[in-house]
Amino acid sequence: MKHSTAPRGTVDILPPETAQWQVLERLIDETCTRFGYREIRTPIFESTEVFVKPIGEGTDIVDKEMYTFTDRAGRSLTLRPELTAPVVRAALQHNLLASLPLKLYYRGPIFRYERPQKGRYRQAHQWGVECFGAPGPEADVEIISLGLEAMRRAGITDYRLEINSLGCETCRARFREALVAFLRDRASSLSPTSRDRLSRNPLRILDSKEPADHDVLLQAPTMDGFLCSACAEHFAAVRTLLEAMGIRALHNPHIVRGLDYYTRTVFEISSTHLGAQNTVCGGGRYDGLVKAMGGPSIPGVGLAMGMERMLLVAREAGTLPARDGKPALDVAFVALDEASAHLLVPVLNSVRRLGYAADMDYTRRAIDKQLRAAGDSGARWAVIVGEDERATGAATVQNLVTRERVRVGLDELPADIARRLA
RNA sequence: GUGAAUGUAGCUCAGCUGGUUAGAGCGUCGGUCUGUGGAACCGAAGGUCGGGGGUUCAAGUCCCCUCAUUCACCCCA
Repeated sequence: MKHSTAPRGTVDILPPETAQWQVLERLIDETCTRFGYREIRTPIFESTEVFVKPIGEGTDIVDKEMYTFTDRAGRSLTLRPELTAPVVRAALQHNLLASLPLKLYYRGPIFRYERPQKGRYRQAHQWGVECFGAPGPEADVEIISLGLEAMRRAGITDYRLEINSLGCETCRARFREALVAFLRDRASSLSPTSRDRLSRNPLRILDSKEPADHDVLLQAPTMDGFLCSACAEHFAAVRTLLEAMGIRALHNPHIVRGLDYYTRTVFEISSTHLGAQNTVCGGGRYDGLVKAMGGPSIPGVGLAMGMERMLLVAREAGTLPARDGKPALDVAFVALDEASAHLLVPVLNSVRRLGYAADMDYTRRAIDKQLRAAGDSGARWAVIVGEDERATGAATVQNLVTRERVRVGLDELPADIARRLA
């Protein structure tokens, strides 16, 4: 191939498919707005430090997946691998946390240096919401129900919701101690990566999928037994409220999530239609994050959903517009020669300004070819001007469904078209 | 980062153990129909066979390297 190609793990999203993205984006905007969230847009790249501390060293994202580079002034910058940390950074920078609660949503590209695979790309798109200043379980369940509502509106009804509680700083520390103690005795049976994590980030061993680890973990202590009474109460309330909303959630004590900033509630929503990368949505509570990033001690909850994965599932559900559709026109303008085209240009413009979808074939091909294209465009009306029409000063207006033809003076055309389309 | 499979026309794919000039369907464009569409029929354009090197009288086909895609591992959206 002589020309350049899109970099590995990136894709061009082409016209028929972009229509589906637009539908999804609108649906996200509407759903978030209904739940009381307002949109925030942050830069595509941030200072590297914005991600390293909050996400946590020892996590895959920080250790091997970040696109980090140095700019011409020697600053270390990173293409955002997720959006929670940037949102917190922006909220602190602009003092948005001065009036609580603060509810924000976002959508846009993220970047992770990974080996591409179905449902996983180096540039992917996520949308998500963050709710600050709400310590109670109502906020946890609002976030979950928001995510499920967006999925429902995208036509995704086949999913699995799993939740867990990681406890707060104090009870998590006690659990970590117990877990390390347990695993250290069995370190020889653990996989090499898990053995490595034992000292760096032991909780991550819990969601290991290595068969060897799995056997060991069956006997391992779980977080449940270590939750302090406040955390246990919070988790119980979350589950009760979910049940009251008719939302089925499975308690999976092995869910720890890939980022260090989570506390208490964590959850994942997965689809059975995606192969190995089946997590569509992940999120949870991060009561310590704002403070860890240099702000006041303000609790937060949020979620992030992968847009490519949503589309993958939604396409199977058939709830999105067909990918082979062309733009739907109201009127097609057919000019048979240059003079006719020039005559129609202002009329075309007037019709468009009246709010109708109109287009003209500029290729100057034969009338039958133009009408055929007009029919394919879904237009109900065609406006035809050639030598004959120019002689009389009236265009031929043809109903593309009934094939009826009438002559209409050029001056009255815009109003006439508007009446026919009304 | 590891493993496996796959790269031939815009798209979906043929091309048998190497053999002459590279194939089909769909799509595109043109004609039949000189100014009235969707059909049918006829025709055309479009390929350095992903790229580079090697073996051979001869490579789309075999070997090596490389790039990319797909699937899985790891992990995540």
